[in-house]
Amino acid sequence: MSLRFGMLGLLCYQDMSGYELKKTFDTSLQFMWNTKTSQIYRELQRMEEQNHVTSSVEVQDKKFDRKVYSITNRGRDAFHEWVNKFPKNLIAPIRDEFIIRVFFGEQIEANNLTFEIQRFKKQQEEELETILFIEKEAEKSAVEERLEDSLFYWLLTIKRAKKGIIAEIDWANEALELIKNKGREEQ
Amino acid sequence: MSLRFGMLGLLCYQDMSGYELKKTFDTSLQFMWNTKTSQIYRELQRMEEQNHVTSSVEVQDKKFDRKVYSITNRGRDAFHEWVNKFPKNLIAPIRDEFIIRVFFGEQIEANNLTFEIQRFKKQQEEELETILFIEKEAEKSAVEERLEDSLFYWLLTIKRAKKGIIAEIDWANEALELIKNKGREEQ
DNA sequence: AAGTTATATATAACTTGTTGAATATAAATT
DNA sequence: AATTTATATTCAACAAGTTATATATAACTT
Repeated sequence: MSLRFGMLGLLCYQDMSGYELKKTFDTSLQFMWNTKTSQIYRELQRMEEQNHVTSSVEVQDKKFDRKVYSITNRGRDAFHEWVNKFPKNLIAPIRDEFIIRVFFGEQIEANNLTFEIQRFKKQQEEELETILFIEKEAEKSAVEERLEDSLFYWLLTIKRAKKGIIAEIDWANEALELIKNKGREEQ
Repeated sequence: MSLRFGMLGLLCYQDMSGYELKKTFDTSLQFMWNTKTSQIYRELQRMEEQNHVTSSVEVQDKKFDRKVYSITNRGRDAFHEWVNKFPKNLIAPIRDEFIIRVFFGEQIEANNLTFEIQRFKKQQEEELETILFIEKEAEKSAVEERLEDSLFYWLLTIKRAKKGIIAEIDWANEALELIKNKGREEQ
């Protein structure tokens, strides 16, 4: 259900098509909820069936028609209820196939693990750059669209994402060091 | 597929029933891959169909029969291939409904957000205790079952989990402070 | 003695998420 | 001029994950 409410939350800011919703997801909720475009479209259909949103087709000359979705009062109520009612367990379920492989590390060929942890570290560093970019964008759009009240909360979530990534990079450095020393001892 | 390979990895250590597999998951892979018992049983069926495991029913007097699964050579090969072939993208997808709510924080009633972040912090602190317990258990069973080679990698993943949790607690403290100050300014 | 909780096993129904493909235009590149 | 890439929309098939339920014994609590 969280996908639905993430979408409803974004539709509170403004009306959007499925495509725009996906793009907005990618520059805001991306680091708290992953989703594929196909899932967005399917969910929009269901949301329309359940009157959480309405759609209107906007005819554009030469281009595709845009199907633009608006949140309904019913949708707003449902969102408001959801956002105020937190689940019992606040720790997010984890599904991380990288670290499972590390767990079974004695079955990984010697240099392969080092190589993959280095790659992991690089990807986390890139992710940090992405977050920094998103932070700037958030600040810009808060001013442009008069969403200064929202910005405070956006920045809270960005701060958390940053800390998480820094912890990953920190771990990767320590892990690489430990593996190097282990190799040395075993000579 | 990662669930399957997590299960195969554990079955490399020893034969187990579905119930035991779930319990082992909960004290080892729990903080990298969540799963429900029902999923374990269904996956075992499929794994048997595809000859990654075989089962034999162990009759016990008075108690339920135990259906004990063993990894096959085919299963071992499949696992070995999987554990050595890392995915292109090493960053795990995230699905965290707690932090989405924080993102839309201006729609949360005043004291509710503070209350929920405090609850989040407490749950993370408990999770840290759990990890510490798992760490001790890992060290114990490594000695008892002569899995000292594995222990090194287990501890790597535990180290990572710890760092992640500490980052969460750290964020929660900062967030609570920021929210307190924000409230003060707005008076 | 009765009720509850933990252990132990498993299936069915449902919901959610992923993969891959189909369709079509505009803009950029070779 | 032809090809590729980006924009834009959607659906069908499949895989994975969740919820609810059923069964049964042992151990513990009231």
